[in-house]
Amino acid sequence: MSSLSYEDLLRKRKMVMGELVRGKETATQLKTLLQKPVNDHRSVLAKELSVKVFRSFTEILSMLNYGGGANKRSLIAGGDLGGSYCSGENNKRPRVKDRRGCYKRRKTSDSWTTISPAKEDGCAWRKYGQKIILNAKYPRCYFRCTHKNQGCKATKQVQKFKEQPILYRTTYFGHHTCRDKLRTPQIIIDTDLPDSNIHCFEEKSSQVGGGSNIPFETKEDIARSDMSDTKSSPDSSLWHDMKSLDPLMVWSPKMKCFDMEGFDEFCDLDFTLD
DNA sequence: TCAATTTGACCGAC
DNA sequence: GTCGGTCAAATTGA
Repeated sequence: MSSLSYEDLLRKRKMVMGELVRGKETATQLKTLLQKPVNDHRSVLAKELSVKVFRSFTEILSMLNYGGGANKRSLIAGGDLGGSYCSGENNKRPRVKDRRGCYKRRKTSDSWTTISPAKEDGCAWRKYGQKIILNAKYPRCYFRCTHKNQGCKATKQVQKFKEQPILYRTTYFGHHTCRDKLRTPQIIIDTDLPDSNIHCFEEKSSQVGGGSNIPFETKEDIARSDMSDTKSSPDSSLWHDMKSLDPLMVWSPKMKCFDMEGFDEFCDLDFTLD
């Protein structure tokens, strides 16, 4: 456990706030830019700005990480995924052919949720179940890592939105421990930064509570924001660029990301995608 | 033939 | 008793 002094916390808070302000300013510039007519120069500039925004929040994540993966659980609702499967030492009944139901329901765990128009996230998953969920229009699908036989315990649940069926809500549990977790490398190279800032986002996200849920906009910002921007002038090329920057994050034209606490409020928001 | 998916059953948590 | 997470047999498809 790390113990930061009050002064350390204040200093860290100041740094985070500074970086947040910087990120917001860049995002504002980006928003202004997107309101201008499309041309090559604008696209280049927009890319640069989006990278800056991304960098800002990566910095914030690094700051919040309090200096090491050992502390990552301090940033999330604690708990463990380990109990999800039947452990060998808890065999009250003899091992029989039918071991169905040999599990424990997941309570709290190392989990995070994303919303995306795509089901794919670059990882190899195998579907192992599907359930009709109460009051849900669409069934929930259950996936586990293809490399479970290598001891990888990563799982995820995917469910379509009731109101926005083109969007999928994906909840991840646990992290990939298999080396071959991605079909294609998901590496972001920021040429403006020193070598140490070559980001493999999956790795980064693992450091910060497993969450890649960086609040690009606060809930209040989202609520205040003018949704008509996205409706009237979606920049599909930029959207594609940003999405390709980090397919593991929550990217949507309006909602770049969200945190889980605001999830239900997010679900109630009326946002429209093209 | 084998890997992936589907689907009904099982059972712990609530 | 209900719901949700998982198992595993059956099915499908490459």
